[in-house]
Order: sequence, then structure tokens, then C-alpha cells
Amino acid sequence: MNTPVSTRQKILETAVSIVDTNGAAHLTIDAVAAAAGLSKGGVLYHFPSKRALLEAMLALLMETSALRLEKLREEPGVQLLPMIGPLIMAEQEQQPKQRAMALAILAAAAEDPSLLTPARTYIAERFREAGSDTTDAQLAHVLLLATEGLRFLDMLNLLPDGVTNRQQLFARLLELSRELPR
Amino acid sequence: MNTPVSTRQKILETAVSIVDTNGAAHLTIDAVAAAAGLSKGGVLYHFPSKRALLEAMLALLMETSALRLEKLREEPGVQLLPMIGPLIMAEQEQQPKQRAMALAILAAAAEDPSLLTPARTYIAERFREAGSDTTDAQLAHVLLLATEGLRFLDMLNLLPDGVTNRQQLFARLLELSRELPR
DNA sequence: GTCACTGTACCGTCTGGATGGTACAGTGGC
DNA sequence: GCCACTGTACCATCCAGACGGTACAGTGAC
Repeated sequence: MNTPVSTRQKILETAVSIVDTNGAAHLTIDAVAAAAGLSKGGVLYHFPSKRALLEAMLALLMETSALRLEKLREEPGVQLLPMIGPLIMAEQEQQPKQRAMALAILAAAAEDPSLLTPARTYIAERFREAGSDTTDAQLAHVLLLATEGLRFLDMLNLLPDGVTNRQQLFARLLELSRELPR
Repeated sequence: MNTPVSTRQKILETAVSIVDTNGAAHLTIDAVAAAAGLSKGGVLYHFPSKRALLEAMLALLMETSALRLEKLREEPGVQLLPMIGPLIMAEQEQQPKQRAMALAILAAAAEDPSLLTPARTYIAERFREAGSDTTDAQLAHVLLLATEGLRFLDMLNLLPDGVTNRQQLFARLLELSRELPR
């Protein structure tokens, strides 16, 4: 048993890093195996097909995100915020490696757009939450959209560093969320 | 001469539609040729390599967007708005086909992330513009981020229809932009 | 006006390499 | 003994790109 759970994790993280540096088109089982220090057979042992690998990447992204949300909501200070608050914070506090996991969305979209179905449900739920405890659900949705915009631009390295500042933008988003009418 | 200009255009639009329905991984010169009613050689005549095709897709996206912006800014009513106004409107008034052109970003990212370099410059310029004529550049950037978030979620069909309404969201974004301090 | 030539817009075929997936024998730690 | 692999061999398919060729409109010299 060569630490099987973390091998799975390592494969998934390696896959994401390939998408990051080389693009989703170059996400191949061979490439993942080589970069993760495994044989092709080894990768296929954990994920019987490329589709399964992509599904797992997307699932990990959503699980990690859901877990982070759950923990944030347990914190006493956070419970005073509107629902949109932890959604913004969860995105803000991500480590670069976790943030890169969002590339699973690109990889899935590249291979087969129908793989995104679970993500659609997940995101719809976040929007529902964001609008659930304010009388101005639309404004809450605008804030969530901005958070998602930040995520996507960041993920594609399209964010202009000189013009904007991630941390300040998140701080502002949080501030705006505190002003939502209850 | 079989209307050569529109053939080029047709190829680019066909390429985008393939990315939309099948995913960027299935964007091949063969597939484009077949869907556009050309031979592979015919496509390669217009775009000497797949990379050139992707560059042209991205360039078309930015040209179209820039043109739409330019026209909007000439309209008298629009000139009273802050700079972020037309940026939001340009995104709002797009036809579905134009909106799908944004998938060029995904296709480029899938093939080679470095293809996105021109887009990076373009987006940086938009952010600079958005923050240039208000004392609250940060808020303008939040609005632009929301617009981009809308674009990306829409492009991946991740927008929850039941929860949000595109047109209402755009209207709200425009309203918020009018409240920006000058 | 016709002839030689050029440039444009393709078509159809081919090749080498990459890719997903299968199969299966072996191995080392627990 | 079985779990978690390795390693090799292999196959069918896909794909980018090169290449040779075709059709034809236009041009300019004579």
C-alpha cells in the first residue's frame, strides 16, 4: 500500500497542473502518469477512463469548495454575515493550488461539455443561497457574479495585476455584502 | 472567387460552434472543414495552422467587441454614462452567436495558454478604462468583474436560469454604474 | 482577341506521431 | 494472499500538416 489515498489526490492535482501549464488539450493519461511519477497502468488503475478522471477532478473541486464553506459557516463571526459572505470568503482564502483546481471546469468543458452538469447544479445552489437571506437578491447575485468573474479571470491568468488587486477586491466585495438589506 | 471573406468568417464561426457543442478538445481542422462544407485543405488555405485558426478566433472576438464598444460610445445618450457603462451594454446587447465567440478563449486556453496573451492586454485595457473616470475605481472593477462573471458562466452554460435573469442583471449593473461617483 | 501567365480558392490523399484503452505478467510491502 | 501498483506490448483511431493537383478569374503583352 503506497499511500493509496494520496496517490489518487496526487494524480488529480497533477492533472490540474498540466491543464494549467499546457492547456486542457494536452491533458492525456500518458502525460499525467509521467508527471505524477506513475505508469500509465497506474493511473488507469485509479481512474478507469479519462472521463472518470475528469469527473473526479470536478468532484474534488466541488467537494473541497463545499468543505471550505461548511467550515467557514461554523466560525462564530461569520454567522453574522449574510449567506453571500462565506461564499466570497471561501473564494478569497483559497491557496493557489486549490484555486487552480477550478481548471477542472475548463478541462471538463474541453472534453465534453455535458460533464459540467454536476457543476451547474452546484452553482445554481450557490446562487440560491446567496439570494436567500436578503431582500435584494439581485445585488447579492451581482456580488457572486463578481466573485465568479474573479475566479475565471484568475484561472486563465487574465487578471491585470497592475490595475486591480485581488485582496482589495475581495475586501470590497465583503464590505458590499455587509451592506445588503436583510 | 466564392465570396472569400465570408468563407473565412464562416470557418471561424463554425469552429466556435464546434467548441460549443463538442468541447475544445474536439476542435480539429477536419471537424471544422466538414462542418463548414470545405475540405481540410480548404481550411488550411485560409488558416495555415491550427494555431493560426485559434489566433484568428480570438482576434475576431476582440475586434467585434472593440467595434461594438466604439459604436456604442458614439451614441449621444451613452456619452453621459461613465466609461464602465458601454462595457456593460456591449456585453448585454450581444447576439447569441457573438456571445458564443467568447468560447474562443476556452479553445485558445485548451490548446496553448500563451495564445491568451493578446486577450490579457485587451482585458487590462478595459479595466483601466472602467476605473478611469470615477473616484471609486474599485467599485467600477467590481461591476466589470460581474459582467465578466456573467460572460464566463453563460459561455459554459453554467448560469442557473431559474435563479437569475440575464436582462435584469444587466439592467441592475447599468443602474449601479450610474451611481458611481464622478 | 488570344495567348501565356499569375493568383486565388479550393480538393483529396498521405504520413508520422499522438492518444485512449486493453491485456497481462510480474513485484514488493503489509 | 492481496493491494497497489510497474512495465511492456499492442491496437485502432485520430490528427496536424504537407503535398500535388484542379478550376478558374483576371491581366498584360502582342
